[in-house]
Amino acid sequence: MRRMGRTPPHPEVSQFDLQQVLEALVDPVRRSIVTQLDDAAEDLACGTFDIPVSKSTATHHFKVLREAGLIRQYYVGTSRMNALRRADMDKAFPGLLDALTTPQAKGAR
Amino acid sequence: MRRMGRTPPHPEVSQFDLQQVLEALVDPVRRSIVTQLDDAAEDLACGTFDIPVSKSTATHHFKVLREAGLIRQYYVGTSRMNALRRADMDKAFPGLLDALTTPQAKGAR
DNA sequence: ATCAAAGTTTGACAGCCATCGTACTTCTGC
DNA sequence: GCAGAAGTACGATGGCTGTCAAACTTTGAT
Repeated sequence: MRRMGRTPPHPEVSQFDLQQVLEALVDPVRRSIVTQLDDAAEDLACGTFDIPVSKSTATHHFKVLREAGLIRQYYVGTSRMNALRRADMDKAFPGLLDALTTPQAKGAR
Repeated sequence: MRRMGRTPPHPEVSQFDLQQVLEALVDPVRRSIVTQLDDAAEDLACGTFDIPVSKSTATHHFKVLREAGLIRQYYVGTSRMNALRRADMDKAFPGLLDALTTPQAKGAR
């Protein structure tokens, strides 16, 4: 039995790629995850998000967000916690997350 | 012979849709068009852009950008001119275009 | 009138990606 | 130990979309 990756790989800020970040943010489900994290201002377990997809699809979305550098993931018991890497994103692409977490942007559909 | 649409339809600012704008901006070719327009600070004809696609594909990209509200198009002779709708975009989604026209964002790949 | 320049339109095609179900793993509590 | 909870991994699939070539349209110049 191989061990499950206990701590999945996270990119450094210097490795952030704009194309990859935009591809992550263009999906409505993933953008919803980001805004829910932003609203909560607190780390959230995968299962606590309000998203209209199956668990396996959710796992996929969290992976895309993590690999783009948008969230940091760590285990607490069987729960996988998710933290928004806002400071890191701001360093790499200033203003981008701000523009998408504006009430205006959130309200827009 | 039906007339070619002399002035193609442009959405109003109130109709801008964040999802549509992001889908427009996620394509590298289209984002390149936007940054070239931003750099030029001047309207440019379709043919003057430096993009690695065929003419018909270019037409497609310009259409996507126009329908999202990112550019305004108008004819001058046989040339179709393109103008960045920065003010309109700033009104609808403040900070978004700024974040993508930063030297940091442009340099990133 | 003709011709070339600049785009558009249409149809076809290929690759990607969001989605799901199922089987599996890991941890907690009893 | 065992059951359940919380996710993950793995195919498989369906739809979307970026791409092109070819034929066409409109305009400007000769």
